[in-house]
Amino acid sequence: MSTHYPFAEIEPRWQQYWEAHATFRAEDPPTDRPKFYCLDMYPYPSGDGLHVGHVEGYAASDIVSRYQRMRGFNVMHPTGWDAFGLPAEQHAIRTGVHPAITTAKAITNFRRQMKRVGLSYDWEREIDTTDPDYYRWTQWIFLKLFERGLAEVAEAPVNWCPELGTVLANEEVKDGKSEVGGYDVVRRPMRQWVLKITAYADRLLEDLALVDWPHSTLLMQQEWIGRSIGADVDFALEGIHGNLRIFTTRPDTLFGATYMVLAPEHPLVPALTRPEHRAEVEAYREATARKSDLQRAEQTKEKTGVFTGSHAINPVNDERLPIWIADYVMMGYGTGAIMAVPGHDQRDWEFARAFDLPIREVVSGGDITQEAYVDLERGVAVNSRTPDGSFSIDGLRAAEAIETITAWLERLGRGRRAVNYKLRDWLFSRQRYWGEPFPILWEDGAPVALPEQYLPVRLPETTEFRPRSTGEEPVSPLAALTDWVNTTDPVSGRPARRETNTMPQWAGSCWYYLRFLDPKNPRRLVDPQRERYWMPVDLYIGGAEHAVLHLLYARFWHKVLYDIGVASTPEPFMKLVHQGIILAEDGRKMSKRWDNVVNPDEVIDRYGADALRVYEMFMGPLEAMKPWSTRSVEGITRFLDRVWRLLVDEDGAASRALTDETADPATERLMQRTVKKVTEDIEALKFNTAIAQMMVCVNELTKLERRPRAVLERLVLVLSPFAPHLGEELWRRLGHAESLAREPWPTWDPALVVEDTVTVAVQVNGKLRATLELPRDTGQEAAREAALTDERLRKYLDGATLKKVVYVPNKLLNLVVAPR
RNA sequence: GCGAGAGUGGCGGAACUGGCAGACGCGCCGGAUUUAGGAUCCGGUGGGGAAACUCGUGGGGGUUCAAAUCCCCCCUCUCGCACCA
Repeated sequence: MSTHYPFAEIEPRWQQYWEAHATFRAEDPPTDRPKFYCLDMYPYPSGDGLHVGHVEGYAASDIVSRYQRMRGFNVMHPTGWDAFGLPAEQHAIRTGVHPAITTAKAITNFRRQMKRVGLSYDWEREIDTTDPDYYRWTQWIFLKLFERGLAEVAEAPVNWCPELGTVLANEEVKDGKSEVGGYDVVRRPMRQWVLKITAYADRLLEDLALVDWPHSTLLMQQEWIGRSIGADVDFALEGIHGNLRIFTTRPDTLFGATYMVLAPEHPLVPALTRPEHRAEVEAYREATARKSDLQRAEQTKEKTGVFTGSHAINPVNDERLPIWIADYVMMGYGTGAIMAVPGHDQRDWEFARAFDLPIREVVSGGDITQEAYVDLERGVAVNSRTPDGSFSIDGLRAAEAIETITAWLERLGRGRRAVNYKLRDWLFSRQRYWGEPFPILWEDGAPVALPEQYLPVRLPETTEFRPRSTGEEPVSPLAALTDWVNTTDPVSGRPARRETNTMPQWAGSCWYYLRFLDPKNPRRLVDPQRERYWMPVDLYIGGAEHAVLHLLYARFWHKVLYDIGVASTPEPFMKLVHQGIILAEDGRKMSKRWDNVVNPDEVIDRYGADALRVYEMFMGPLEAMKPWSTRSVEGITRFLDRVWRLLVDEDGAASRALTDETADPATERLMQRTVKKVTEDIEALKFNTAIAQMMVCVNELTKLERRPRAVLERLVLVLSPFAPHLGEELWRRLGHAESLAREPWPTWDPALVVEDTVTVAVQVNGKLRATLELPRDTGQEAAREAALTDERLRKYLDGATLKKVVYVPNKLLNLVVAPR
């Protein structure tokens, strides 16, 4: 039989208590209490149920929430469901079951599981992105974007996934495959809704300075935005009218241009292609168009391209430069055309080598017969003067040369300073059923916004969820619902057709953190007083897989909401932490395929929710990837059992060792140190070492014959955020009628945490030879005397001369002696 | 290829601004109690060595009285980007 404490009885009982007493209800303003907004990335309610990886992040934020409540903060700790998405839709396509049904079932299961873990959410604020009362505000934000010209229909090269029958955002494509499903993705020009996130590129980049986020995530966002500063330069074209505009970050190398390259898709290509090259150029363009991004990327080693037969004129020296097309230049960046400077750009160098084009040195310092020389710090411009000698940058270093030549181009009207971004506008429409409909009507080929009072535009019922796209034409499943599609403009009374695309998965999660603050408001997205009180989110915990996608999109929407006065802070999430991935016991990723997935329900059945929480927090640093170990869960139950037995005897009665006497100084000091360590570690999210300290404390307390109540109470309080059910139960058994959820967090006295005597390591020539017990803050003289008279050190010191003494008070004494 | 992070006992992991390497837990070894234990309690547990000692934080150099920690070179792993002009 088991000797575990009765978690199976305790845990549901306290969960009911919390629910019945609305223990974790957040208090909306007006209030004088300081707030703390602690947010989890809310889950997608998949049919697989909660994963131990969810529990890791949720337990961490729950510990912080419970801790902050005890410190007197008014804590906002909500959750909900990011419920639009592909898995439910794919399931619907396979089975014919409506995604709303699948989703409702999954939500019921998730909610049950999350309550079972004992998470201190304010469940009255639960939201569901598929609820029309929620998505009417998602649509409302879209209307604001549309009004401000930030949402438009554009003909643009898009990522088309024939298998999924839908287009995808750049961020949803990995290595030329769809992130969901791993299907081939090809680039094609199509008319689709795009959101002009590029208009916010600068602010998205610069405001990263305002947030406390992981270094790697900041870098990923910076790289994704990818700002480059340089110049646009116009090259005249020989034989045809107009200019060829290029972007370069190295205008100082303009004298080194020996050819030009256009992306194969560049609109000037047909006009520039001479008849004798037409066949070759057409063949190359078609071959490029057929390639997926993956195939195009695979061929990074070998440069390919064809000559168009035309020439451009270099504005700085009137040289004739042959114009090529090559797929190493992309239409999506800059102007889709470059000047090639093979001496100082490795890609151009490789292309020039492959096609025997001239390589010219205009920056000295390298050996351009071996590779392109690109050193911006040391290189000095050479061979860079106009034929008539009126202008030269020879002798200048890159920074100065760039500045000088850009100013000169501006005066000539042949170029100007320019900034480019890797960030593309956000492709926002999907040919899917299970998403938010657009609040848009089409009349005479133009999109018309539905006025606000006609929201929400409800997702219509259907039984056919499959995209109706042919290989060529993307068609949403909604297009088949002609009764829904054909409608009347409520303003003009004219016939209109509804937009049949839906919004992408990310839309609902771009602003959900605002709706928690006022989840039932029928008139506003969020009440301004509430928004000003609660925002920004103080701590946001979630997976690193959202480092660019969700976190960039949400920041973009937030800034738009800030601009229209709905949000009061420039950034939504002040501190961000990613929990690490939990691997299976075998060291692989948990996967149904390997049959190594740990189910939280089973762990709770066997060991209890508190054991699951404490174990996951004890595994290692929150942000680290770490393997599951069921043995170690058992170790945690041993620890929790020991805590239980500190207070409860085997017969279930209060421990007979309990005493109201004051603690002896050593026990009091131990408790003081434990409170200090646990407090500081929770603040730093170092839960593993906080738990280790509590284990040390419990191990010591176990040895005592008399256990002072005043010490045990503090132990229960500091343990309670980690193991809340056990905490509440023991608090009750210590004679308290109320929940400990708002009991003041224990404090410590800095004077009481220090020991009277300290162990000082004594080294001789840097090697540890002994340790000395010395009174705290012993001076160097006294410490040295103690060492010199110590028997253990005699043999190292006898006959040697003391050359130097290094003393770190209360830590270490190093005696440096000369050899005998 | 570029960028970021990380390599510490049999395992997960500790170690403040350089200052006793291995906290805490798992596992293992021994003991106590027990009809028994896969329960509980006590003790031990980096390697070598009988010991004195000695070697040890991916590898190799260096700085320092003192290096897991700082510097240089190299190796491995994880993540991100992947012709961005």
